[in-house]
Amino acid sequence: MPIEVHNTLGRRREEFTPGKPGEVTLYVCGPTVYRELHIGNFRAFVVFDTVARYLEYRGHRVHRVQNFTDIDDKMINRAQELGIGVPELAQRYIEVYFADADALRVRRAEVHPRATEHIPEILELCRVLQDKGHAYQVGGDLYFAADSFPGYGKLSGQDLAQLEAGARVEVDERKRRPADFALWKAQKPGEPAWDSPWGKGRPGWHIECSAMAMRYLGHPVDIHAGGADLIFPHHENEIAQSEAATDGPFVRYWMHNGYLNLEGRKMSKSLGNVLTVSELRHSFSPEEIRFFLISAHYRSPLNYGPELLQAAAGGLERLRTVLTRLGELHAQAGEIPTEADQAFRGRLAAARQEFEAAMDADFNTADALAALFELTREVNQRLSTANSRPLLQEVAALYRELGGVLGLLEEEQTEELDSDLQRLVQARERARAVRDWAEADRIRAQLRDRGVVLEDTAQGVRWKRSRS
RNA sequence: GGCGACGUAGCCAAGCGGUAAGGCAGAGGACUGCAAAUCCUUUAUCCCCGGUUCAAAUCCGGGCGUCGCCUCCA
Repeated sequence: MPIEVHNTLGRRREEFTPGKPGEVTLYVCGPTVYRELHIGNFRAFVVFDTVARYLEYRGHRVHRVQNFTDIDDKMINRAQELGIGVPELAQRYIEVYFADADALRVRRAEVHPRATEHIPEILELCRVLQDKGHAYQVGGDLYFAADSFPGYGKLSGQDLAQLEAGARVEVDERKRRPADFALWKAQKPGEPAWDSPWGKGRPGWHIECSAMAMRYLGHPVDIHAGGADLIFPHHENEIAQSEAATDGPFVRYWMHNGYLNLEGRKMSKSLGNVLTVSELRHSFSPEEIRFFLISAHYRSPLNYGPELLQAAAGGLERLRTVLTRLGELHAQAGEIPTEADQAFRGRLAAARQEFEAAMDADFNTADALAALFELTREVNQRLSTANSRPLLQEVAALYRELGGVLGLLEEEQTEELDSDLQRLVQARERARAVRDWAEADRIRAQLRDRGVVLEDTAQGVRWKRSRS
């Protein structure tokens, strides 16, 4: 079964084939590092991390590049606000980004290029565009002439004429047409700047992604991804400038994720309704956050709410519980394969198949999770110590493997109980052994008050942390 | 004004022409010393109105509603 991808360019689901068999180039538009990101931003990074993981699962080697925009108006303003240099600001928030991304199990890209470290590539691209008549200079600024690129608007479905008719852009006087955009911006007093043929200045926003994507991944890039808010104008402009410069296609598949909404409105820095990962981590684990973020299809809007995260956490808990149970069974099972094993083995293959079918269909993580839940019901229903260790191991390995594709269930939970808590558990066991239920219940309540929930199973007592 | 997305059970959410997955929460039952976990049972005129079709949540047309992009934005 082929993998199918919804390509924003054309708005159709298409069969995915890498330009070079077995190798996939993936460029994800990264953050502007002027402040801490919010979980809406991270939806994109988690989603495309999952995409990359699945492509790898499917046997592709994935070359991932994700940039940092470390120079633009917001960077300059914020640095001034904080009284620090732009490079310091960038460094600070790049570190914050990685801390959050690592926690959410977003794998690092092969390269995380920064705009300021690719000025030569950017200048070269600007020069080519100017030479080919796609750019014009006004003072120290260089603009891309949108109407010089016939395909302008093909990604977003915008029509140049309409764009201008309805433009409520505050028109930059120096631009010939409202849809034109800056490739290079002249330095204003006090701003960081680099030398260029047009005088001292800095790159425009759109050009950096084109320059860095092509620098590291060549062209066309297989997949170029980002949030839906980047479709226009950012990605439209990237296409225009890149294709005008190279006379060839820039990207084969464009992928865009839907927004994360807060109270029905898009979570965004400018609206001020944001929630950061570190804030959310006071109440939920990174794994629960990740589960939540992939619990809907990536192109659908997703609402945030504490109760929604709570529901997601409940679902994840179910998966974690079955893994614990598999471990307990494993400890007591025999080595010899049994008939019960054989009966179940077919189910494993089916679960894998369902999972793959879901992910093949434009990375339907919600459906993929459903496959794991269906497997879980059957495991809980049918697996026992009548199964052999090898089979139980196989089941656990499947959870780890498929969960791993989603960035979940990767690490063991190996937390140990404090020794005094352990003593309480043992004391309760002793009380239970002599059927002193009052004492046992008293201790259980005591543990509950200290955040530990007990479950008495056929395999012995099991404990877990309660959510406070 | 232009472009676009979405509307499925109390909540979340799959579904891409063949008769409604899955999760969370609730109710009942089984298991349990009691719980918890788990299992079983249980809940949908798929926003409305037309149309196409043997057959539509799925396609087409028209409404209504919500949200987004067109300015920095994942």
